[in-house]
Amino acid sequence: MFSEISTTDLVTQISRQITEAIVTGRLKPGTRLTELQLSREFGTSRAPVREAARLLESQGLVVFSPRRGFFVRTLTAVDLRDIYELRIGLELHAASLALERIGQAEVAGLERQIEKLYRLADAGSAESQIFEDFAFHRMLCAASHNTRLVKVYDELATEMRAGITLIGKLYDDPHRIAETHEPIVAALKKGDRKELLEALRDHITVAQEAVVALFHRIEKDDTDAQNGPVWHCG
Amino acid sequence: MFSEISTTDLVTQISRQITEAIVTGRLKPGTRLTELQLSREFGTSRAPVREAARLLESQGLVVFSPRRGFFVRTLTAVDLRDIYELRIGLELHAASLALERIGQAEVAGLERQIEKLYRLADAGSAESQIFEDFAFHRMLCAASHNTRLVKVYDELATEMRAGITLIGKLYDDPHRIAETHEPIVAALKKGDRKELLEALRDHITVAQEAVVALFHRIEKDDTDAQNGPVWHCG
DNA sequence: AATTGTCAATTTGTCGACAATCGGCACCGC
DNA sequence: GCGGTGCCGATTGTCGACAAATTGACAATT
Repeated sequence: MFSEISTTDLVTQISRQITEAIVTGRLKPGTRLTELQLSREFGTSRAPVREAARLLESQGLVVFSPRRGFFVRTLTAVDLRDIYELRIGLELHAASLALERIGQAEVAGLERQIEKLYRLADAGSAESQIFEDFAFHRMLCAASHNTRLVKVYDELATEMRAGITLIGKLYDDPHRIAETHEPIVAALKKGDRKELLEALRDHITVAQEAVVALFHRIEKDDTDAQNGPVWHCG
Repeated sequence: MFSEISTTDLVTQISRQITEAIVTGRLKPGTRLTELQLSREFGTSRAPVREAARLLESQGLVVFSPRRGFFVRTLTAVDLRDIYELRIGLELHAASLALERIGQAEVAGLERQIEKLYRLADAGSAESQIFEDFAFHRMLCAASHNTRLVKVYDELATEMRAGITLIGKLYDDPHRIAETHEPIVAALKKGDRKELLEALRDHITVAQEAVVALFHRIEKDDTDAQNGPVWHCG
């Protein structure tokens, strides 16, 4: 009845802020996260920062080295391959379940989301289009009505966002992004499982190949240029 | 050269111990985890306990209510359905990948594991058979050579163990457990994807239906008997 | 008798402090 | 010049303490 008094505790607040900083690229991979610095930044003591950092570690956003501290995780091309590969398994399974459980309102929501993608393509706002793109796929997963699955997908999504932000943009034509979602919803409405799974797999594989290829190039460049990547928090 | 000086930090140690206590049923669902009590139990201060508990929360083993503390999560029948449903998606995807990537040594490992299951069936040690059963499926997932997938599977497995422990035993005939793994490896060796996926899906679905049905009964009993479940840490 | 209000005991949230440890730098012997 | 060694500042690991909040019981009121 009444909405929760949103006294989101300090730890949640801090972990969200750090997450945001990582996925938007403000904190670059490899950056050391010193507890003292973070605690000063947030105006708290070190205890909540430590707890928040540990949370982020379990989500794979930062790595923790005992007695050395926390570092923003550097994703490799192999990591990205694994992440997208896992996403394919997860999202196709979700879609398959959604086929039997999705309601009319949810289908309508997916269609509205596609229109939103078209509008953002016209507006030329690439960053928010990426955001809404993720929202579409999350809605699809949520239509599986399997909360545990959605939770895993959310974690995966933050990792993907972290990877994509490093690249900048994924597609040349923003309208194509919106378009490529149409066949998915079309198959879903038809109730055609085979078509749905194929459309989804194609859609995700395209993204996977683009991201992985770019990461391979980045890694190659990094090793070519002898100086390591210039990762430092600004 | 030298094995790691296993100074696994306190937090990891504590979280492992609590996890073990939960999955073995020593800590029953709904039990409140007071920081002071735990810290006394482990002979530490509250700080490491808090961090460990937050870790467990992100894995879904305990729930956290701000200003109220940590509680051992009570799994519902719906939770178990979701968990096993997700497992099906995850493990079938892993098997599909394994088909293309598994090496001879890994196949041999799976076969040895089945033999171990037979031996444990003869020895009549049900608990360790469950443990080795999980090990088999973990090996199968690991054969996907997708570390991210294995990580998610591990988290899922601890939740499943927590659920199964509450039940006691899952099958009547321990030899059947070992047997039902044979067709999976057989299909894997033949390279027959369709057969592999069907065998796996059947195998997991059997477990899912058994667990979910038992949880439905438990929940029904709990509501029938007006007194709530007697959850207290011994 | 049921509900509300009050209070004490317990527990969480956060903090600052101290010891242990790590990384880097100068120093030393070769 | 170079590799090893010992020191020093910085950072983490852990702790005990205090304020704020919650719980449960008991008394007061309708």
